[in-house]
Amino acid sequence: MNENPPEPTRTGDHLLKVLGALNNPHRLRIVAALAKERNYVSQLARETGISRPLLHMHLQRLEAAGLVSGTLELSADGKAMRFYEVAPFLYQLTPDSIAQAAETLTRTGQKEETR
Amino acid sequence: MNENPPEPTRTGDHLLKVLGALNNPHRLRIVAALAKERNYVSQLARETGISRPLLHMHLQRLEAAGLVSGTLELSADGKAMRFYEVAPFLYQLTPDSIAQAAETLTRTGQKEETR
DNA sequence: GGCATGTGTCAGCTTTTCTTGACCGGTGTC
DNA sequence: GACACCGGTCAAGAAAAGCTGACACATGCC
Repeated sequence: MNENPPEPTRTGDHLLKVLGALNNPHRLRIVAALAKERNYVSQLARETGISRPLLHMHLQRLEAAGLVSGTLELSADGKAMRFYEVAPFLYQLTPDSIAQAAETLTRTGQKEETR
Repeated sequence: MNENPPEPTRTGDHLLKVLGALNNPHRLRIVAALAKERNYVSQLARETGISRPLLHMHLQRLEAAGLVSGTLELSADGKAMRFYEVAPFLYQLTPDSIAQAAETLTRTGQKEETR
């Protein structure tokens, strides 16, 4: 009788999160950059030309959708660096897959708590 | 030879349009409803519980992305009705496909004319 | 004339998203 | 002490998206 599943449900609501995470040119480029090689925040900011605060927000959005994942590591000289890499995701967008996902939509269009 | 393709490019910019079109619970439900059967605006508004002006806006967004298409028809009693149906689309979202699409992105994040 | 149905559009508001420029903390080297 | 680099967060504004209530047009039926 567990009413709230421990996993992110992987259906309508989750699909919306993914779509929202990818619906931005900057975030597409971030995913593209991380698909080629894992990178840490400051370096990624330089390469993409995005400011640190902004990049941080975008990475949060991508990570919340499960598209990328970050790990805090220590470099040789003792600096704390957060490395990000893409998750091996795969989503198919077709009328049928959307019709199926729409059945498990809980949101009417209003916000909802992530946790 | 031909530097500017006559079609909507079908790449980064177009993918963004599709993602933006699907990034909304109402629009997912609209696509789902139209996937089951074609329908006209007022009837669709009743079934989905969306107001006419709002539904009109959502349909425009979906049609602009090429996910649905509308046709103006005349009913038996002479009423002009706009019927919508889904287009048979298929989009794969993977890190690689996104990396590929990101290369053809023209937008930095700013708006651009549709034509 | 009413009323019902269908279509579309407009102004104006609320909410969300995006973005920037500060700040804060830390470590290490000169 | 400077400065470099790394990390993060905050407030506040600008821009985009979402939504509503009018209003317009049309037709057909009582």
